[in-house]
Amino acid sequence: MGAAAAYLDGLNAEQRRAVEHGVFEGKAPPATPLLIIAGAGSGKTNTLAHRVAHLIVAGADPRRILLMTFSRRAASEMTKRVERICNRVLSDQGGVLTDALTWAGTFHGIGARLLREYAEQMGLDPAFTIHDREDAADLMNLARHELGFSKARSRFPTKGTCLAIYSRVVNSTAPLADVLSRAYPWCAGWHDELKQLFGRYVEAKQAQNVLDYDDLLLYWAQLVTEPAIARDMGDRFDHVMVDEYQDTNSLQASVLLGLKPDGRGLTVVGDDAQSIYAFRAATVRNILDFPDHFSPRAEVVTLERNYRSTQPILEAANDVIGLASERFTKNLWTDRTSAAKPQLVSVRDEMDQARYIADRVLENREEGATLKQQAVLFRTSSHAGPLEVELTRRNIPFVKFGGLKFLDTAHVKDLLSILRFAQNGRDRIAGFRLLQLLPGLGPATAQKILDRIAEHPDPIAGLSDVQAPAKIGEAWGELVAMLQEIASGAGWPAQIERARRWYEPHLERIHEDASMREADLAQLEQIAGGYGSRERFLTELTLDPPDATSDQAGVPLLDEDYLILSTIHSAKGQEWKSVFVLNVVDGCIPSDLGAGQSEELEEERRLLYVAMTRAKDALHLVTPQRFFVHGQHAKGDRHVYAARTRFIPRSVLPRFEQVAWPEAGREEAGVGAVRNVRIDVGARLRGMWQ
DNA sequence: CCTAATAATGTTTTT
DNA sequence: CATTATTAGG
Repeated sequence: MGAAAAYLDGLNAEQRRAVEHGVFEGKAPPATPLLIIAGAGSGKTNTLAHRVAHLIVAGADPRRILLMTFSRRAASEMTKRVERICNRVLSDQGGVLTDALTWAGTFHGIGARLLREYAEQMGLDPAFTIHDREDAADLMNLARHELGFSKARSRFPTKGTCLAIYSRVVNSTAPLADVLSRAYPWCAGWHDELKQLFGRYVEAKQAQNVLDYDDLLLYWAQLVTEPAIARDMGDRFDHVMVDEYQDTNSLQASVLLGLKPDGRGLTVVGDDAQSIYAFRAATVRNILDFPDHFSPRAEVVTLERNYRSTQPILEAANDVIGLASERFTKNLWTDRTSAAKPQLVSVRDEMDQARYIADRVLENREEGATLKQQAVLFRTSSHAGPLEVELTRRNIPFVKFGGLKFLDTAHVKDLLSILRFAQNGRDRIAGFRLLQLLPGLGPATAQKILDRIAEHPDPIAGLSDVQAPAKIGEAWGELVAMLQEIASGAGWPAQIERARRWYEPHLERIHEDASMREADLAQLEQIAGGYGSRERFLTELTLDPPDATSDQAGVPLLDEDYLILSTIHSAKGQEWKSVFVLNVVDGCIPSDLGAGQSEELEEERRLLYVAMTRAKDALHLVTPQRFFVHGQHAKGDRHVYAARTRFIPRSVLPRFEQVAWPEAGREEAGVGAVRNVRIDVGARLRGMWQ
């Protein structure tokens, strides 16, 4: 292969070792599994992409490579890179790899695909629909009501909390009592009720042929406990690779080990210092225990050279993470020297913080950095509020990642419920929502109708037998006709247009601002056209919702320039020339909610570390001194003082350049200069009429 | 049984 | 502030 491997020349020694591990043992997958510990900015994606490409060049069948990433975006990025490398090397055989990596995606996405294939073997109807977070919460709420836990005085946890607890129990494969005492101590008194509630919730899901996010992993994990099925499934893949392994939970680990019990052909990549998904039951133990899980032991390669950040930025980040109670073993280094230390900027309040950032962002753009090369990161979506206002005021386009999505808006959910109900007539959440769109049809009648058609082998067809209350009138017949037409499956994406036509009058009746919402639905229809079938559309949309929202009128076109606003979580794996971090104060980072127990505190520390290591050339940590609190005390807005985050104690301060903004004196100077200016307003006003 | 209006209450991050 | 349970009135 010698000469052909020239494309590996750009890699350093460790990266190369990771890429080449086991590839020369003929075409058989390497017997020893591989763990790549990849520090921030160490070229992880590039290394993994080269490994995949290298395998393919050596003769591996790309259709038999399973590549699991953390997000859909990461998967498509990886696929693109692999294809680029392969096309360069195999230019004479070009086109072979056009749709090569068919099995690249998230754990959940891959799970959904495999579950449909193996559905019948576990008594699951392959036409199942998938509940997103809110649907799942609604179903949980239904069960909560049925069991009478929602009565006034009881202070029973809300539907969202119940679901979060349930989810954590499932994903951590831990007993309910443990989860409660560890993560939800204030709900510990409800142990027995919760247990009962979850039982009811699971029954409801099964009766309705519906899976939630966790089920995609749970069913999959159950499937591979059956040796024959596990072997069959595992044999479909010669290589299994997992990115961001530090953020997988024990359920995902059991899926992986079920597929490849001896570790043959297994590669996992991650960085324990960037583990920030413990709230989702991710456990660092997965990555730490990986090597010894196999015999022979897994090969471990550590990537310590950072290609992203300048040395001062890296030194500051290293100091921050160096204070972690459980110290990580890497020592990141770089040869990108720079004189500029990261800045620790002190501003008066969130308003000034917003102005400071807007100023700096525009300044950077004057100096040649596009808006897209700059990002503002924050712990919680709502922290960006004042900044969004300021940016809008100044006409600076931006796109926000994380937080609310347009999928969560009422009108989009309404329209999707039509499609989902047509897809799966037993999905009560979808049906419940849809039926109540008709004026005069409330929860009680909706339940009754759903109960009636549930007995029918084909619930949607069964709608024909239902007599709605007289006051509903013609609307009932129209709804049924529309649903049955769509359910018959004729014409995709024409179906969505049909649904929209039916929905539009209702939209106008329900919402004041109908025209804006209609634009959203048109956009949804646009998106739908990109999918081959209704089922695919619904599945992909819930597993990978379009995650950017923009308050600007309409989403900026892709080729336009815009500033990136993102939660730190959503910033994972990305990098920008210039990075601003909002609210680097105690109470925000760490969030005052999670600051109680040390485990959670450590995660908050890693969160700051992740934010800092996104920066290539410039890093600004902004600390407002004052916060306005609106809530509780209705006597008017009060403000509260915040201190610099505890993760940057005095000992770490020398790593930063400390700045106050606005600069002292500058304000006075401005006012002073203005004092000398005189203007005859009266004369001008008179002049307007002459 | 539906709807609109009023009162109380609640811990972020995401597939 | 936003969501949600409760209640009054149709």
